[in-house]
Amino acid sequence: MTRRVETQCRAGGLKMTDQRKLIAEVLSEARDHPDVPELHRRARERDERISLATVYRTVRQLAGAAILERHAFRDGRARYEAASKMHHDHLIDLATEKVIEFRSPEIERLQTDIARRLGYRLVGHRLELYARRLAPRWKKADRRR
Amino acid sequence: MTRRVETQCRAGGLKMTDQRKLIAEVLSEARDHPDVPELHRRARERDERISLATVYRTVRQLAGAAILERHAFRDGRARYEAASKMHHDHLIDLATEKVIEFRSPEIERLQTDIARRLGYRLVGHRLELYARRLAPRWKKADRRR
DNA sequence: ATAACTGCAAACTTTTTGCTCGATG
DNA sequence: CATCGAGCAAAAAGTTTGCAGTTAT
Repeated sequence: MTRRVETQCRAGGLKMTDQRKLIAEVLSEARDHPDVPELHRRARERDERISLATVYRTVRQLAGAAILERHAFRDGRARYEAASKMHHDHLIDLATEKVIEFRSPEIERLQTDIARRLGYRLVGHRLELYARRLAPRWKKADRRR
Repeated sequence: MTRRVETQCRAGGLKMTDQRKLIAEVLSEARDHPDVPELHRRARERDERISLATVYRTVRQLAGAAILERHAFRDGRARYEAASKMHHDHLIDLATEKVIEFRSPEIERLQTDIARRLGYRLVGHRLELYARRLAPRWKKADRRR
């Protein structure tokens, strides 16, 4: 991803600093959707010197340039994700807070229709499903979990 | 709505105080989705003595009891809405921030399917469409708005 | 060279919490 | 009258900003 970030930054007239590379790197390796303080913690593990303010400023800019995506789940904090991956929506496991990504072209088509019917052109959307694991029938051997 | 709140509060073992009535009332009259500080302002117009902490505690409890719905649009703040109305989703006008409510049983059916396919039982969802007004062809007479 | 960026600390906003007193059921 | 809730003020958590010094282009 780092490669792509450099290209896109330059395209947007942004300078490519070590801090930006680092944040992009951390985020491209993240399998979750960290908030800013968490991002800062992870970045600092690799370079002691990065400041929280820089992380805030950087994510704001990179999100503005569509290099990152900003999410806001139920907890209120701003959470970020590398925008590299194909578009997808989220299913949140209510028990574990784990986030599963999925895609539904059918739903997306319906969304476009709805917007148009209301007199709008769809620009973006957010779809989150909140769900609980279906109870599997336990086999005798594996109680717990 | 106030009636229903009283019933539901008692059902949940919650006491029915003036403050809770007031908050429920303010919110049931709101056509938008105010955040907590705004809710506090509106409530205070009617009863000078209600405190911000109380509003925070109350909305948290009433949302827990499914009497209110908590939203988190892109701005990050927690916003609330009376849960009385029929379920609906939101289309946000990117230019004006105005929120339009809509409903799509088709999309909801697809959501249930998706969750089940992933091994989950759907408990709730959130769908927001971000959109811009389609340019209407102006008639000579009505420029502006 | 210079406009953009960083770190630091201070400020701000939103939200939570401890404590004491008051009101509800 | 026991418990739950309210007010107040302090603190926590998340986020933004001013400024002086640093760096990428």
